[in-house]
Amino acid sequence: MSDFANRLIAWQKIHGRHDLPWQNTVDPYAIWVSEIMLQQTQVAAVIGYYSKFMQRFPNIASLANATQDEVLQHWSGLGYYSRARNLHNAAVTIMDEHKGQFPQDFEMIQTLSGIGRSTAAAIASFAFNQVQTILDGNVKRVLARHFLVEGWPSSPKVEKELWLLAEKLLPEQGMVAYTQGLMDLGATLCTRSKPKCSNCPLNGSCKALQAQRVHELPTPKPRKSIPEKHTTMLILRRGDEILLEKRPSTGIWGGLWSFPEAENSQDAEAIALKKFGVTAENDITLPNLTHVFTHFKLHICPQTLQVVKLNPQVNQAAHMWLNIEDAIGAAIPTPIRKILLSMQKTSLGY
DNA sequence: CACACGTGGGT
DNA sequence: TACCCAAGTGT
Repeated sequence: MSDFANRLIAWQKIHGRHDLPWQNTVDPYAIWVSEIMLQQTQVAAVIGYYSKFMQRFPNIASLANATQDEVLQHWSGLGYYSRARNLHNAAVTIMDEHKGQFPQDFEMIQTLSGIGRSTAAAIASFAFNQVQTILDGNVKRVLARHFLVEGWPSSPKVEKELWLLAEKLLPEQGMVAYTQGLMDLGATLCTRSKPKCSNCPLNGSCKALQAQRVHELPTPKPRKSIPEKHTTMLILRRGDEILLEKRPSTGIWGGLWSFPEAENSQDAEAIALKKFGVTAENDITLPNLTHVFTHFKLHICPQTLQVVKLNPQVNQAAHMWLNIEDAIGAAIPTPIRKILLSMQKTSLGY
């Protein structure tokens, strides 16, 4: 076994994390859910979601039998909602094609929607003790430093190199501690800023440390400026209820409930009349808000319209009227929740 | 291959 | 503040 693996495993057993909610189990379902939630998401953000999700969907069958809307409801606010849609789809696939048993074959695991090579390796090692390597942000940072690999680690060229490196380092035994150790090291010692190299079990062989270049690695992602977009959101109010509209299954906030949108505030009333057949009058103005995504910035102009007369021809499946409290508990994206919470605090909340 | 896909924490 | 980036995958 490589010295790298030996030192890492020994360190993990003493200094690693052992009490996260998804640890100390070999249930592939419990591990799978955690790995999906943790994709591009920090541990602290996941913990609360994980326990509620597992309570409501304790096994594959309960997840498969749920509606997508309820799954999204439990994902609301966590982001990257395709993860929830894929998780649900994969649960149905496991029920239909694998007799309800999570597959153990490494290639088969990767055919499930939402599970790529790294997530498959995490599940395979934690649940089935298989010798497969993960390659997440933590591992990329650790390897880029330890072996002084230059270039943005997620570029195809560098990533391929890192996969090969990671494979060579794999131990024959102790995969659970090894896999967990890779992530623990990256998350607690080999951090992006202020790495604690003096405590690192691998500091004797770290090339970046020897070259005094730890702070330069990994090479940051080349950044482009993000575009800005504008939208006007129609908040149709009828009594103590507001109208939510289901978004298309693809694109941003796919499958979630949001407010109907208009090009600009001048069109809002016309849209309300044309699209929903309602006569409405301007209501209290809510403050604008800006929501920043990874790839664009969205300026939202919320416009409340009090429904005077409703033509009940609105698409039933794609729309629903809810009071504010129920809407806050629905499968909605974060900015919509912020708007609803601000309404709840004012006279608009009833 | 480059980009879409969310949100919150750290600096 | 503005920017980086997290237990990545799908297209």
